[in-house]
Amino acid sequence: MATETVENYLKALLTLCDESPTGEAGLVRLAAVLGVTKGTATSMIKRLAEGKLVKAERYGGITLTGKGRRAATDVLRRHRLLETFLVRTLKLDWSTVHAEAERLEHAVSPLVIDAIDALLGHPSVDPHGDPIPDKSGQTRAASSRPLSACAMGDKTRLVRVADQEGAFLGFAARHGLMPGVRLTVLDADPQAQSMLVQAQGHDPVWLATAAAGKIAVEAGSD
Amino acid sequence: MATETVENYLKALLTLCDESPTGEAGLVRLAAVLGVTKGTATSMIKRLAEGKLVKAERYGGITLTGKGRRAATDVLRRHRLLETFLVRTLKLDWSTVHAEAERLEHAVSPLVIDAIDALLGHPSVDPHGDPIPDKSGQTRAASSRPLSACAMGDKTRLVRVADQEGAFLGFAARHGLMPGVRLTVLDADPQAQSMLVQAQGHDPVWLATAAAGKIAVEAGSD
DNA sequence: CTCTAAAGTTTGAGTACTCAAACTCTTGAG
DNA sequence: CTCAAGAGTTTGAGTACTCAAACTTTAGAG
Ligand SMILES: [Mn+2]
Ligand SMILES: [Mn+2]
Ligand SMILES: [Mn+2]
Ligand SMILES: [Mn+2]
Repeated sequence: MATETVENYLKALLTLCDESPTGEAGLVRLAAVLGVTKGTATSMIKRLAEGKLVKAERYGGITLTGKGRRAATDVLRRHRLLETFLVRTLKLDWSTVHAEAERLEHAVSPLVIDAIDALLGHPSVDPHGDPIPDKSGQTRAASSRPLSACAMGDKTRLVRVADQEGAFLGFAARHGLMPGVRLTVLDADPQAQSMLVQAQGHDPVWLATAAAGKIAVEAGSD
Repeated sequence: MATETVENYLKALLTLCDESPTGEAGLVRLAAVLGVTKGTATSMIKRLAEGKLVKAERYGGITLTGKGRRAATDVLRRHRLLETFLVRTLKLDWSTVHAEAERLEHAVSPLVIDAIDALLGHPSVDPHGDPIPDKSGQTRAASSRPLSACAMGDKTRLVRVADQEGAFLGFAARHGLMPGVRLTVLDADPQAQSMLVQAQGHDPVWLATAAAGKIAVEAGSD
């Protein structure tokens, strides 16, 4: 089994590679995500390459191998199942569970994670709307678009909040901006780069485009 | 916070000190429990002493300080609450939960352990009958005596199985030897150092005195 | 009281991870 | 086409933990 540190590097690489248009991750970005210096990241990448978990040539981009991607997906599955468990079973606030899962994901055995998966009824998304990979590593990603791309008058449904910071999640929850809620764009001012959105049953709130970009809504709605 | 390694040393020391008549733990025993060499244990004890977690003079016995005992009790509380949770909520087998809790005990925050404690209704004993320290570190130990001290004809109740090995726990469970069960000593042969015990609703089984010594029963019963 | 076996210590080395700081390579703005 | 800024690398050092093996101290059997 990989160490806790290696698992964290792999999970970060999975996100970075999948976000990147080239499919490759960069060292400086990786180091920033993990909170280490770039020298530290360089030597770890070298070790991951020796273990055939990543492919990386000198001064070139980093990609996960099949083995590395599989291991990373496993960590991500544990992370998201744990978040779901902490919210649904232990009633923790969704703005705190990310940090908890960040540690627990390295301590749960397959036995425990399977039991949690069964207890929750094999959920397909976590409390933030992120898809949970299944046991075989497959992810069924619901198609979506950023709320910031919506126009005035649009009615849609929130599917995902793509920010793990407790502060943003707390703000979002206070305004009802959680996965599943019906959403109406009451106003959108391109000059002010702001939009007024209302979650069903809550008061409307002004969001900057940057903030609205962190919220994903259903793809095919008017 | 102490590292995972330090927490394991403290928990082992708590058990060793409390088992010892002098209240002091020995290095060789400690090293054996933790699966390290005695040289390794020596240097760790030196570091724990620097951190005021233990008191140990050269070539003398090791005792936990108040600070060390408190930290150790906290780990033990987490361990036993987790075992209880794994058995009651996740339906894991009681013979497997010790190893799982051994890792999880270092990854759960106070927030999570409090939520688990509440979910379980503040249990006072774990699945093996071991007492769970409360939040303040207090332990209410039920008085008991070893089953090996019982005589033929005794009827009593099992309160604790003092062995964390999966093999012994599996054997015990197969014969109904779990905390709470009514027990009858059908026969006791001092020469053979064996006794025939029956758990209510199960077939009788012959136990050597050594094995019966790992089972604790109610103190004040005939 | 002596002496040796067991308990405890020390030393030197190795792995995993980290940083700071000096360095080299690549790339795109001009 | 050039050359600096940014990306990536290397080096030297430090912390936490570990082992093997040589060593010293203690205590109890005789
Ligand atoms: Mn993590
Ligand atoms: Mn999440
Ligand atoms: Mn442990
Ligand atoms: Mn137990």
